[in-house]
Formats: sequence, structure tokens, C-alpha cells
Amino acid sequence: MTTKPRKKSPDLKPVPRKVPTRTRLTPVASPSGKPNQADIAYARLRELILSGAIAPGSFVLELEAAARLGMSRTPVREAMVRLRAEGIVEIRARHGMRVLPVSADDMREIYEVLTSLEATAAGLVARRGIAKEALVSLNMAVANMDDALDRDDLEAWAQADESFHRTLINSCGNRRIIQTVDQFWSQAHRARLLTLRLRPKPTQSNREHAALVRAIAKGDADAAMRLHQEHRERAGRLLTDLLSKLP
Amino acid sequence: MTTKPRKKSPDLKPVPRKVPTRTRLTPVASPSGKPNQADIAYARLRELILSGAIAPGSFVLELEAAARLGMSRTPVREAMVRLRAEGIVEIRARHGMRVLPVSADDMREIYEVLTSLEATAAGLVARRGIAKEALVSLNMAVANMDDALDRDDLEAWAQADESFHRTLINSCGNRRIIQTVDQFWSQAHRARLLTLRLRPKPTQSNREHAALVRAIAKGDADAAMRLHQEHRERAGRLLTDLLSKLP
DNA sequence: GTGTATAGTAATGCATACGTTATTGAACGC
DNA sequence: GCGTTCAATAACGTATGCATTACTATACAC
Repeated sequence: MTTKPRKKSPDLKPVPRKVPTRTRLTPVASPSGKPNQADIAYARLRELILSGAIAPGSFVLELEAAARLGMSRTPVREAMVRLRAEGIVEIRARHGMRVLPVSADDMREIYEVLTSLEATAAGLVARRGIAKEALVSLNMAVANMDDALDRDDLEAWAQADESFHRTLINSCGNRRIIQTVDQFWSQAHRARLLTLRLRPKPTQSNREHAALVRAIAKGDADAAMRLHQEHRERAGRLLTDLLSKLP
Repeated sequence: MTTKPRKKSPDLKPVPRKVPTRTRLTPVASPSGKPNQADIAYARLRELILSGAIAPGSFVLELEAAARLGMSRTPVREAMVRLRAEGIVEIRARHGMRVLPVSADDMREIYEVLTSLEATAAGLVARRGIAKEALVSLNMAVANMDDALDRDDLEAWAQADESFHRTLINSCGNRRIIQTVDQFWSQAHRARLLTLRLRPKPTQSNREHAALVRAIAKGDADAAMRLHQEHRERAGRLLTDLLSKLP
């Protein structure tokens, strides 16, 4: 297929381009500027799913969603396609989109991916060095976790934990890792919510986080990778065990 | 503008429904039954991009693609949304979709992801054991690579190499890893085509593959992970170096 | 009572129409 | 000759209409 000869060079010539080459790597929103109806539908549906307002396993018809969101089927349909690409719904003809339940086996898969990529990210951070502010953020998150643990505030603990991991991942210097980890986090999110109150006090998690920060600060990539890997593997086992006993 | 149905009830109630079927987890492309126009558009465009028929950096308008594919804009648009989610194009209003060029830096990112996930997969395969047919496939691929190397047939070598890695990944027992690796493979595909003829004879690659198979057959997960990691890291460095010197 | 054929219906897949908006090109002032 | 303004236009985002098709329920045969 040839591109229409606008002003740009059309054909197959691999012309190195100086086009405003900012690759948008976030699947979340298409334009940075103005969200269109499809973006809104996507964001709203995603929010409803991740918060649990739309129960796993339930179906949502295009027309239903369109009516509720005050738009036509077209942008809703596009949003559903995006959500499917993200792996959090499936689309079945004449049943609408179905919010995928996250089974214990799914959680195992998700945590295997997260373990792999996050450990790699931790290694990258340690090897390439970390910005001062990011290191401060990490230490603050660790402190907040300790604090929350003292107060038995699981909500605050989870929040600090998330902040820790997000800061770490965002420092890894690989947008594709960031994006992919994000995607699988969101899939695991509902399950984490579900099990937050069921798990034992995460004292060991706190120790692991602190050790990881030390390895990163020292620039010990191997240790950082290993520590993070063990950390996530343990968390994954815990979660899947809980989940498989739950329903 | 006509009257908008302002049913701004901010919540979507889940629709309870019977759930007869088992969860199907194929987020990317799911022409499970019969492919519809959108599936066709997706497959055709993807093929055109990955084969290089649509040059990196070039734009394709919705209308162009629709005319070319003999369908209306609607399914083409859906296909483009999918391709964007896969990270191989971006969509810019009034310019259509733009095939993203893969820079050396992009390749670094992609190979970091692949190194991580494939090493994990290799470890999983070693730990969980591998089906007899798969092991046969691996050994056959190794033999084919040796053979191709003797004959200086780079095309055949690349094919055997791909077969090796695909067999390995598909044996890992984690659909999400398989899917994600697939996605990033396709992003790296064009660059590999580009550099296939520029790289030195992959004798070392062959040795590495053979060693990896032995580790897997022995069930030595740690060795398998380590070997695969080194293998991919080396390949990634080679490729990014070539790419950064190329254009 | 159970199973099957059939008609009705609902939801989709796709095409198309329409309003909006960025881009292009030309007119115009300097 | 060069830059700015403005209108024409192209392409898109969205809504809507239509044909298709899977699901449901009813009727009917056994």
C-alpha cells in the first residue's frame, strides 16, 4: 500500500524522519490534549471494572454502556476494543463485553510476568543509577510502610507499597517495561483488593523493601534483581494461595 | 445538536448473566470463530507493516486503507486501534496511523523485555519439565541451525532460530508470557530482517542454544534462566549496535 | 413431559451521513 | 519577497440506519 502523496514522502523508502517523533507509548489515552468520547468511555469503563463496580464475569452491552455514558455505540465500541487488548475483558458477539474474572491460575501467570519484569527493572535501576528524588521517594515509601504497619493501617500500607513499586518501575528507563508492568498491575489490582485484609501482616515485605533500596543505592544490580525476584515470588505465592482457597 | 440522552447515572450496574463458557484469554486478536472485517483489516495491515510493505514512519489514512481493503472506515478504524494498543503504530488525528520506526533505543527496550520474559520462560520450562515432542522440536531446531550455518544459509538459520524460540516460549505454561513475548517479537521483527545480513556468523548462538537445551532437559532452571539471559543480552547488544551504526 | 422446529427479537457488524476541526493554499498587507 | 489572515477542504469523531445473525420462547410432534 502506498501512502497518498501528501507532502510527506510516500513510498517504501525508509527515510529517516525528523517528524515530531515523540512516540506515544501509553495505551491509556490517545491524545495528550483533548480526550474524545472514546477516551472518556475507555477511562470510565476501566475505572468501573478495576474498582469492582462492574463485577467480574458480568456482561455489559454496547447499548447499555452507551446509554449510561451518554454517547453512541461507536466510541463505546472502541473503548471495548482497547480494554480487550489490555486483557481485562473479552468481547462476545451479542453478549457485549465480559469482565474477565481473575482466577488463581491467572494470578500465577500475572505474578510470573510481574516478577520477571520488575526484577529486571530493579536490576536496571541499580545498574544505571537512580535519581536523587526517586531514591528519596523510595525511602519515604519504606518509612510510610513501616509507619502504617505500626498503626495497623492496611490501606495506608497498600498505598505506600504501590508508591514504592511505581517509583521503582518508573525509574528503570524502559518505557515498554513501565507500560507492560502497568498493564499487568491493573489486572492484579482487583485480586489484591480482595485479599488485602486476608493476608498476614506484611512485616517481611517491609524488610525486603528496605534491603532492595540498599542494593539499589549501592548499585548492586545482581542483588537488586535477586531481592526483587524473591520479594515478588513470595507475594505471588501468598496471593494465589489465598485466592485458590477463597471462593 | 440534538437532544442528548443525559442519563448521567455515573454507575453502571453489572448485568447478572449466566456464564456458560470458560474464560477465553486472548486479548490481542481473537478471530476465534469466523473473522470479521475488522479482523481482516487488522491482519492485513499488520502483515503489511511487519513485512515492511508499509514503511516505518509513513502515514496511512483511514480512507485509504478502507478503499484498499474494500471495506468502510469502521472496521479499519478498529484495526488501527488494535495496532496502536500493540505499540506498532500511533494514531494522529487527520494524519491517519503512523507506522512507528524502531530506533536503536527502542530495540534496546524491546530486548530488555524479551531477555527478561524469555529467560523466565526458559526457567519455567526447565522447572516444570517439557513435553517430549517439544524437546524433539528444540533439538531439531538446533540441528537445523547448525546445518544452515554450514551451508551459509542465513534465511534458513533465522527460520530455525525463530522456531527454537517459539517452541521454547510456547512450552512455558504461561499464556500471558507467550502473548507478551509475541507482541514484542513482532516489534523487533523488522529490525531483525534489516540486520540479518549484517551480523557475524551466529556460531556462538548455536552453542548457546545447545547448552540451553541441555539445561532444560536436565531440569536445571537456574542454568536455563542464566543461559537464556546471556544469550538474549548478547543478541540484543549486537542488534542495537548494528542499528545505531546503520542509518 | 421432552425434544425439535420456527418465528420473533435483540444486539451486533458494518456502512454511511454529518458536524467539527486541523491543515492547506491563496489572498492580502507589509 | 515574506509573513499573516482567512476560507476551502480533507480527515476525523461520532451518530445512526440497515442487514445479519444468534438467542429465546412458543408451538407442536412424539
